Amino acid sequence: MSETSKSLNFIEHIVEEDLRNSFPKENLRFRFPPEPNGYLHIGHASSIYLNFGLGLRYNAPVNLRFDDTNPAKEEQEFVDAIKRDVEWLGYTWDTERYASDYFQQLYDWALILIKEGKAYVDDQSSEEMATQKGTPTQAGTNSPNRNRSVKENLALFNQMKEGKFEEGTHVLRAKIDMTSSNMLMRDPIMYRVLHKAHHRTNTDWCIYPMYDWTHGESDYIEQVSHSFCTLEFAMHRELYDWFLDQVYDENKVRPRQREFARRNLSHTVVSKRKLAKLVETGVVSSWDDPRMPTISGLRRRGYTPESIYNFTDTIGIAKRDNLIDVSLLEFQIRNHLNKVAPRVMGVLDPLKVVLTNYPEGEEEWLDAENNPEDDNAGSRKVPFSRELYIEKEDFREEANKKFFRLKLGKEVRLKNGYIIKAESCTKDTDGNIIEVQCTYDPKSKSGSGTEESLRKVKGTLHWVSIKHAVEAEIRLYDRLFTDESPDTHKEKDFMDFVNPDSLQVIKGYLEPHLKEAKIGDRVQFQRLGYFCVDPDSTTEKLVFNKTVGLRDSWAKIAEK
RNA sequence: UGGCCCAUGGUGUAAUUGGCAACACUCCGGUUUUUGGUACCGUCAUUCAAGGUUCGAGUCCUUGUGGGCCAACCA
Repeated sequence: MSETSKSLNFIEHIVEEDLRNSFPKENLRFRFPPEPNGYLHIGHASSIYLNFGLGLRYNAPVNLRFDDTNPAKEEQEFVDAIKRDVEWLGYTWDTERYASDYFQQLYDWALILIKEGKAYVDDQSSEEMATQKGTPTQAGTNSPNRNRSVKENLALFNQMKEGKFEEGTHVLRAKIDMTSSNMLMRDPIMYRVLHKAHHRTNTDWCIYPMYDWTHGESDYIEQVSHSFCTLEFAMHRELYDWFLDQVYDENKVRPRQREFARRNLSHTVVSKRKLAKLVETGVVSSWDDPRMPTISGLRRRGYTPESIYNFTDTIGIAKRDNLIDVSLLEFQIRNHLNKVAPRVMGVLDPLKVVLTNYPEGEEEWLDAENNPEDDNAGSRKVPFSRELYIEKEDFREEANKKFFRLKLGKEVRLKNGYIIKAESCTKDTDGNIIEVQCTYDPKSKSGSGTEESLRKVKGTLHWVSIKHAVEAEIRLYDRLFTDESPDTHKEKDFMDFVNPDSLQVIKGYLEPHLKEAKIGDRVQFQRLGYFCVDPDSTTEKLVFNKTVGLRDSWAKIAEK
């Protein structure tokens, strides 16, 4: 992860300026604050990259803080998944914190606000309070409970805490300004009653602090210097500051909130709520379904931490709305895997080829280079015999000059093998080609150095010996949504754009040594793309996921 | 009708803070290649508009236009 003379993003400029204005470097402290109500997704990768990147850049601590103030939505499963994903991405947090660690402190501070006449208990219905809130263009009106005595507020708040009230009947509100142009300043709720067990504090509390009351104070408790969140929290900054004003001690670091734009990826959604819906409705099998833009989904799909880092690094951090094309993500995984993934051969849509002049029953093991990009990758042996599979689309009875593949009367090279010539083919009753008869040139063996082996032929095909091939389940993925920005249509729900054909399961035939492939192994099926072994894979049944295809300039020519 | 934020190629981000618009991806064209992969080369923007300040504006000011956000006992 190099930091070599790269231009700074606007956040880094802010930090640099603070440093120039004599903010002590040793006071720099950051945090990554997910709510454990779902799995991390590619959008979080940018936030992680930002916060942990700053930590690395300035050698400052970065806390992992779980924003766990809503027991109705949060679970230990999500805490575990988030920790696993951050670690997998390669980052190390300073300390693991929970907003729930601060419930007592927050409560004590709330008591102070009540005593200072800055907070009050309201027992109106949510509808009544909503009405009094006004609209963005119309000032709100004061709650009839706004001027309760301190004594009464204290008593009521205590009863809230003691569980004397039902959910939805009482809240604690900050007394700010019902006429503010910022809706969030119109006496925001600090506490609500929730008779729910919390995954960490269990039933210790039945009142839970709201986000606004919790977040800034948590930053303050942890002495976070720079607190970053996404743009939709921009309006919360005023409230963040107001709450901080109530407890701030001048001798301590005062956290500052700054907002950056959430990264949107084309043809998918990046919102835990929406991703949760895909899981709940069975559109995908799980949070780590390889079609999901979650970190765990990308991992299972075959993405590497390096590729995700490079992606977040190139898309950067800024403030404007964006829709990042998936090609930027796909480039990064191709780029990384090109350098590290061993090349193998596998046929996914088989067509039988018989080499009529190759002796029956004979076989030989040919040398095959593991990775032309890596001199240390070495080579392996692949079996060759009279009956082979090639891809159906690699043979045509006749075709124009642009078709560099097998056609009747023409030659191609079999990768690492021989040059073959198509002589004839047989069809079934429906006219489908089911077998191609070829002859091979025995002197053209790859690497033999003979004159024949040096002949230039138009195309090179991958293939597999039928007798030796191992079968595997191959899962092919397409984009999850047919629309590039499924959740931005006002009149349509994002679920309307789910691609019904995002998953295709087929059978593939692979060169035999792949039988030893282990879960998580990543390979390139030559001429097809990058694949990895899925966790569903067993010794009896191999399962591969297609991570991404190779760039395919033939597909573009074929379209024309 | 109020407030806040944003505007640089098809996409994303830069521009030494007022000094020759750069990088990556995509697209298109080409070279190399026993992967139609990789690698390499080339083409693609006078910075939303109109004014203003200035020797000089993507950068500062004004107005306009366009887009996003703000009224959950969610975060």
